[in-house]
Amino acid sequence: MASSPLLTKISHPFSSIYPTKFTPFYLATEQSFKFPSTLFNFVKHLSSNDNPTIFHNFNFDSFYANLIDNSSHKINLTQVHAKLLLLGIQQNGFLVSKLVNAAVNFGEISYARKVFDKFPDPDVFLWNAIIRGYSKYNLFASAVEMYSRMQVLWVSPDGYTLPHVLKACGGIPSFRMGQQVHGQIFRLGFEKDVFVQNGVVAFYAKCGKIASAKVVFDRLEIRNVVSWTSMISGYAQNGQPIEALRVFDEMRSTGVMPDWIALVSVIRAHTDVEDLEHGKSIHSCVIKMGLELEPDLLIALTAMYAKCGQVMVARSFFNLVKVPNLILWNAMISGYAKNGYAEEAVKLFRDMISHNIKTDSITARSAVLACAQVGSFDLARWMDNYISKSEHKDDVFVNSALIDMFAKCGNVDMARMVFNRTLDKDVVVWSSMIVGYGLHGRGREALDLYHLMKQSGVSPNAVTFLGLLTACNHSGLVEDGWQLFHCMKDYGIEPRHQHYACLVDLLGRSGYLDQAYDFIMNMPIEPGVSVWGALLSACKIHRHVTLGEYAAERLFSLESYNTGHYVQLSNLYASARMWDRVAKIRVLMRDKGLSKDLGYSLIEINGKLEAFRVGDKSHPRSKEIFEELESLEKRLKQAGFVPDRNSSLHDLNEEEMEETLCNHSERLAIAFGLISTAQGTTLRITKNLRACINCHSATKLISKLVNREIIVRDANRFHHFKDGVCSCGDYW
DNA sequence: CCCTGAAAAA
Repeated sequence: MASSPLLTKISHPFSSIYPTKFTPFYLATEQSFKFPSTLFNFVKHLSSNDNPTIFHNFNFDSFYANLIDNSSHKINLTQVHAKLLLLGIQQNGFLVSKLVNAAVNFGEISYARKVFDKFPDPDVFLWNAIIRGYSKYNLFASAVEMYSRMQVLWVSPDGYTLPHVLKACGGIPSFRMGQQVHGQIFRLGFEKDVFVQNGVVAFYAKCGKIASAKVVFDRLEIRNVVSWTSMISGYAQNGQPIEALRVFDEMRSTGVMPDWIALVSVIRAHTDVEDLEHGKSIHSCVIKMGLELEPDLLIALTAMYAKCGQVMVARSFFNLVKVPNLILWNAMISGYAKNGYAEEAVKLFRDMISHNIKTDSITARSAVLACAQVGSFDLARWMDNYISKSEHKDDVFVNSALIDMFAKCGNVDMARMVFNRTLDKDVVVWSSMIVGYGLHGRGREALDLYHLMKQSGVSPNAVTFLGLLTACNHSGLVEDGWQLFHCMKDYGIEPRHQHYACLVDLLGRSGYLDQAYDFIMNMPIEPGVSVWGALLSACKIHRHVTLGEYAAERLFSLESYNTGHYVQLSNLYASARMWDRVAKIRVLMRDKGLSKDLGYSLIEINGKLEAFRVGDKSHPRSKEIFEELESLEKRLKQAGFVPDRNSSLHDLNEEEMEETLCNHSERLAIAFGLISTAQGTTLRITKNLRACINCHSATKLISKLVNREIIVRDANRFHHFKDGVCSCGDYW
């Protein structure tokens, strides 16, 4: 590169003597610098006035270019910049561009801008450098702004400008602006430039115009790995992971080798479809290519294994990452939360906080989701307290999760408090609250909220209706539920499986089993597990054996290995006292190698969750617990409680019953709760299965006898036992 | 001289 005229003029007086003293430094500029710090001492030397250093045959451009390239910090750049200003050569466009690019690479974008602003008449190189800087750090609006300024000054973009601008347009995303740029690209004749065209493909994909992206892609004569990757990730971003994988195969068949970014994109597609089998083959591909330590691939693999339920494997990748970033933390936390590893998710979240790692709303939301699963009210309060003091307190995503969390932790009134303090209530916030009321059998309040929601101008969506229908169901509001179901079409919402299942439940509750059957037969979509399951449950309650058997058959054909369906059918037989068939089901289950799920109950005492299984004697206070249990049993009998003998076999999914007293896990939890808390304290119990009929009626009576509110979260819903009645109205 | 592309959750 030729020196600028200015530089030539300045370098002229230096061209006589070769300074022996600096020979090694000078030679170093010709090669690559290994010791930048020595160099900077040299620069300081150059700058001091009392030491007019004179060089022979010195090329300033390459000397400073090397200096910038080997700078390891912003401070170094500042020194170089100062030197350039001192020498009066700050108008050397080549060196200033280099300086700006170097500053950008250090993430010093505002410094880069300062250097840029000092330059009076930027050329295309300098414009590219600053636009690249803004684009690289996702400051898309600034990138676009600089681009338009550049055009006002009649500087024509080149093949390097356009990809950055396109990235910015896709990042905002601004379809209109990107289209204008595309028009320019056409006018300027960049249709053969693969870099520019790749940018166009990615831009359309980011704007959701995957068809346009494909048109551009198909017209490309030369496609490199980036072109392919842009298409693959484009499909993945637009919810078409299968298509993404197809494009990947096509790429392989045309002999293009994937690089690590292509692999990241393809892993993301596998993550979306939760296809671990094929995902593993990509994993082996990663290993074959020797890329298994690439940090971003480790992140992608962590996310994939985490989302597919292999949290242990995911964790091993997580541990391999030297410098974990937010995305990695989020992938791991959400993976734990999603797969039921709630404690691990919460622990990791707390790790983040204690290590002062910045969280975002996704981290917070995942952690809240995990708390909802744990079901601990104390933990829920801790989380709420943390969020309300954090920057996420006004985030609607986080707040809707908090509402859901409190509802699931048994305190719908706290959920309402979060709801009330959420300023911008979107449909998700309203729906979460409605679902919460529904879970707790507070159907009236759910309906009231629905009317408020409509008044405030928020339109309901499918989830809102699901919550409403569930609420009607759990509160026995049959008429309202029926009407709401028919309201859905007014909002243009197609009922899904869950909505139909609610209606079947609703009809079943009132004993309209034949109508429920007709309703199923007239469904416009194929009835699935939830619908048949609802019918079977209704048949169990109303002891309709033939219809129940039919429903069970459908269920077995849909999910032949789901234990729950066999248990439900067996319960139906038991309720109809058909013991031989109950026995048959047991044999059938044994032959299929199915065993019933083990029942357990959790109770939280002083912030600590205590778990009980049936007849559990492992607790340190076991003796006291059983004494309390015995005394409870005595008081129940005195109050006239007669256990249903049939129901001792009624629920196969319940733990076996012992001769003398019921020791089901929730009774143990209740007994422990009674002896561990002060008079009148509400007991909160979580159970993994549905409540058994005996325990349900016993708990009702216990709530009256000991004058306590007992809240039980079973597999499906909440039961609030108080003064001898349950909020579920004995239908669950 | 400058070089594109992706990644978390409802």
